[in-house]
Amino acid sequence: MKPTKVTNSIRALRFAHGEMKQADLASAIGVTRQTLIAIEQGKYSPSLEVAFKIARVFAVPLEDVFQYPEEDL
Amino acid sequence: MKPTKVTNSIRALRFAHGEMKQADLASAIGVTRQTLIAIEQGKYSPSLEVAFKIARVFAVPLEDVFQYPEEDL
DNA sequence: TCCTGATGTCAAAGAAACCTGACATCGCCA
DNA sequence: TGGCGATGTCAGGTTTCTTTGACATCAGGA
Repeated sequence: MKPTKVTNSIRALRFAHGEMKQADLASAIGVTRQTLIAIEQGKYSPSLEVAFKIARVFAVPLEDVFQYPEEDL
Repeated sequence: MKPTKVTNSIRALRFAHGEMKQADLASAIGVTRQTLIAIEQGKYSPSLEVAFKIARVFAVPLEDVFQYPEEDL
């Protein structure tokens, strides 16, 4: 798979949200634990729907969860 | 394919950006014309990377381009 | 009229995201 | 020591997104 350029702050947000476990977040947004791990580690960038759901769980704007680098394109 | 819950304002943004053509926007963000048409029409929601690229072309926050409904999840 | 540009549609194939299920490591604590 | 919870990994499949290529419609201008 293609190494994604998108970075994220999921891990920090999880801890800031009461030591929320990966499994809890995963089921909260409706994906599997493995999928969440992959996203959190930047293995690939999620779909827009999943991205929105994560932001909503933490009640922050999407750009607070995912960052896209300035350059390229 | 699954009807996406995500809506977008791409068409309006295109016109607000000097009557920008679909083909021009497509090549600007690095996808094909057909892909842009499908996204613009809400046939499916794009990847997070593509979403970010579109927002960057129009120089607006991602949430100004794509909207996710309140309810569900 | 005929041509061209902009938009849209369809099918088939490939790539990326997501799933299931199994297993492995690490830290903690009874 | 032995078990358990949290995290991470891998293989293999399914679904969704994206591409390629061909074609269809419509409006406007030469």
